[in-house]
Amino acid sequence: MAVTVDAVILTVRDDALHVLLTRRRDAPALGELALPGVFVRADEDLDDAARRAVRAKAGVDVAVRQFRAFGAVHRDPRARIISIGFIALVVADRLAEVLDDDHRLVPVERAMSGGGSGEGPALPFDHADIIQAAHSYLRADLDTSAFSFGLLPDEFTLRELQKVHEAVRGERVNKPAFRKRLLDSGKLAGTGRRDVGGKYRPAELYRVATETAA
Amino acid sequence: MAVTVDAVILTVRDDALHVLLTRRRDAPALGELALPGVFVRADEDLDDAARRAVRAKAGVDVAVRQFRAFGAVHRDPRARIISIGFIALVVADRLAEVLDDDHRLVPVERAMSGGGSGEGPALPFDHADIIQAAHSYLRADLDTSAFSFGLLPDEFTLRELQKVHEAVRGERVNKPAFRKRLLDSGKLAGTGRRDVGGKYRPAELYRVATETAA
DNA sequence: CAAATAGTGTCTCTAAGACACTATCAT
DNA sequence: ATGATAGTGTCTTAGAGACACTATTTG
Repeated sequence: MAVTVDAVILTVRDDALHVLLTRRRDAPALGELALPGVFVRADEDLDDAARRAVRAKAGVDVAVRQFRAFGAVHRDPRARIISIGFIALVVADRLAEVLDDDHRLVPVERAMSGGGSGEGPALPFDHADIIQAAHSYLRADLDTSAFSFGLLPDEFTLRELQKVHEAVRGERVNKPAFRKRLLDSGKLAGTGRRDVGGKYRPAELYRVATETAA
Repeated sequence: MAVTVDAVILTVRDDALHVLLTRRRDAPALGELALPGVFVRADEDLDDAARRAVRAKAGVDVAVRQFRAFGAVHRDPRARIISIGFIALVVADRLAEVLDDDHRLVPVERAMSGGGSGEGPALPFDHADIIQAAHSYLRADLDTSAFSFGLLPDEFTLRELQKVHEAVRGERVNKPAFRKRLLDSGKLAGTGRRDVGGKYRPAELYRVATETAA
């Protein structure tokens, strides 16, 4: 009975949620795109194993979040392998460097239904189910914790935050209501600074509030 | 690397959420109250293992719901054991028959903080954490699925349903709002019948709506 | 009729969606 | 000044909480 962790590394690119798939270097499904995963070592916590997988495949060291275990008897043809699913959120820019033919960003919509590239074959194992469960978890978690801020850089504008919410939820969000809700939630702390790169009126930059006020 | 499932068997008794703890028959923590659990067999799905554990310890065959995996390296002193946590919901009456000195119902509040009986020692392993996570999961799930109806018999009154919600959430619920919300949700189907046992005005009996209307 | 619970009407308040407006900055 | 985006005010609507009321059944 072996235990692995599978990492669902998510990012927002072109206003759509994408998942990082990597080409398998081992049988089965050798050469196919799949979720990166590692076997859990005997002296390693599950979270540490997930972070190790993310570091190895995406080159970043970020917080991870467990969302479910997958253990159907025949999910892996080799042997009985139980996998714990983890989500890792990364800013798209930080992922761009590692992308190549073996490391591809695929829209979650496509990954869940069809295959990894184009309308190709479906993902191996139960990876499509795992991605679907991860997406569902993240959508529910958007408003209940601060984990989802991992999809943004340290400082961000409210517009960018709204875009992230829209990408994860898959639908438009009402601007005034969104701004009021987030600003009143106490999760955001305004830096004095403004967004410099824009071509028009610069937006206020915010960061995640440090847990201070009581 | 071994994999177990731990079952958090919950029920509502005396308007409070209780968890079923069983006296361990093996080392370590032999003789102490703990969550019932079993090792996952090689040819057995995780859900099936959880149902097997519930059937063995509570004598009932009910739906189970996975909520999280627990895999800290030293959570079990014997060896590296990863446990998948499952919730099972049972009507208190059906549990009454199996209760004895080795099968005790303990309020979740007490089980999470102190020990299994009285203000006794803490639960072994990370079982207090597991119960806390289960409680948290169920509270969040109350309004999003129909799973929580497992805490009630097939037919129930709105008053009983409200009591269940109050027990899980740990706080009073507004009656008119609760009734309107639940009746409008389409999750309930009114049977023509009334509650017979009561001493005063009999209440309408409802059951979970079968997924028909589209 | 008295008691006790079942079920509802009303008022208020909060939050969200729709829409349009004002504010600000780059060019 | 123009254009495009940042940010806000207002109106409406939906839903929850508070409170009190009516309705129904048993004894």
